[in-house]
Amino acid sequence: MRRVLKSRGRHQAREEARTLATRGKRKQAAEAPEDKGRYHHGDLRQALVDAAVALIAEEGFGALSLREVARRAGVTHAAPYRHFADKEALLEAVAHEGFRAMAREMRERMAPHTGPLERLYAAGEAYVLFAVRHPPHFRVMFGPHFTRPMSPPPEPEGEQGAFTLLVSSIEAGQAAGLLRPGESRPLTLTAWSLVHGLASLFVDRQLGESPQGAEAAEALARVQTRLLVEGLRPPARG
Amino acid sequence: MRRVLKSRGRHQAREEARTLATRGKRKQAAEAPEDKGRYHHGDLRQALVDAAVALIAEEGFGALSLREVARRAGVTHAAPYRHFADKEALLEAVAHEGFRAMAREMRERMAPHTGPLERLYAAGEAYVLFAVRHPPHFRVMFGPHFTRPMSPPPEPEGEQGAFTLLVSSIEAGQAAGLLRPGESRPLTLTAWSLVHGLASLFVDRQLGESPQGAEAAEALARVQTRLLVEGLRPPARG
DNA sequence: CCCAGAATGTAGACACTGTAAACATTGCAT
DNA sequence: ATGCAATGTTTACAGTGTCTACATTCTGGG
Repeated sequence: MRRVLKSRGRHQAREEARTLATRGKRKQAAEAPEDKGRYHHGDLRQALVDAAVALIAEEGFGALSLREVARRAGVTHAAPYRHFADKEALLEAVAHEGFRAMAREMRERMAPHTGPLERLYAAGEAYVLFAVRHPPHFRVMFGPHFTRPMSPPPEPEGEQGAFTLLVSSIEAGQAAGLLRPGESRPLTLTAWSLVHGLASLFVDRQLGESPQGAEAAEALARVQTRLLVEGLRPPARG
Repeated sequence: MRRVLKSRGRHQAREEARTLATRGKRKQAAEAPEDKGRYHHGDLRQALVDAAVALIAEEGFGALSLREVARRAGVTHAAPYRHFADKEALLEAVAHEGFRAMAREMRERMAPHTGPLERLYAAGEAYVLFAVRHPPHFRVMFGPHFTRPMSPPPEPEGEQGAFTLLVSSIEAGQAAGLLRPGESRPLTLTAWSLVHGLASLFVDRQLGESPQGAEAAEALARVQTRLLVEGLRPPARG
């Protein structure tokens, strides 16, 4: 009977907002209102992902440590290793969540539209807006933090990923004769580069002079996607 | 007389290639062929920058530690603090070196051309090529590793920086009637986003299918800058 | 219902990191 | 020559990623 009554004051940092992905539809696990110090967390895995995102958002990337993440989730420093092999594995989970959420937001913004060009506008704007609204996810998704190659994000049930959405938008535009014909890949790469570059510049605060709010970003994204599509039109000049 | 003869075997890791920036024109400091264990390094500051870049290139960003950098430069782990207040300050030096080098490479590639469009092509291609050829610098320049805002890169002697080069190229094109008129900033942002996005996608290995070599990158950059300029032409359709 | 094993969380340890303070060595200007 | 400023070294400390051994809880088959 070594060390009986000890450390009774843990588990106070539970309860986090379900920010992204899997919105609301966690199994059954969480949140009986009394957080009485139960040994098992319920859904520690997701709690760690959420804590990591929050930590990056609040303190920046340099402050991201597994131990602090564990602290915020209300568990000891070794507990994360029951769910992630690695610090990098945790980041991979964040990235996957980001990829799923980005594709979802793109689909949602595209859904109301039927015209190929309007759908392409929507896709591009959603791409940029996702980055602006979720910088930690975007940074993890595309940042330099992975040594081993990241496993591909799981796309559940035939839902199209972000890149696939762009490609099919472009090809639809070509099929309708609204974009210049030929190989779709160069055009896709142009579109992808444009929105990715704009998003990156926003997230990395390189747009010092320009206003920084999300609504300003939306306006800029709108202008830029219009300019882009203008450039991808069939060269009907005479 | 505490600890007299000790640690005679340091200073074996001297001599590094002068990779970027300040090419060759270091004061007088370095490289008397005998590296006999002199106490003072000669140009430790630059050696640390070089070592950091090499380390990132070889082992990835996660492996970057001040202590390993110091080890590679052949000094003890505290020596860097005589030259940099911080780990972040060292990274800032890397970024500055990168900004200077990128602007230089852009200027060099633009120099042979006089036509505004050709100069714009050259600027864009050089931007992408810099990223492909110097991924560590590019990552540090635009990565998420700075908590405090980075001090602006020093632009010696009226030399134009990378962004300034882009802006003036665009405005020259407008003045010549080769690009659509009006506010130059949206067009500049389009161009910048395009090349920055392409560069980022390359550096972060998101272009899995496409070939990865530097020559492939050059070809892609060429195609994309042509497409871009095509899109920025005056809308003379009719 | 019970209880054995599987899941999950904890405690402790180790090597490594960033950073600071005190000290040692060297170069330079007077 | 000498004293000071610049530069490099030692030592120390808290925080980190990860491993191993241990404790607690959950779950399903008798």
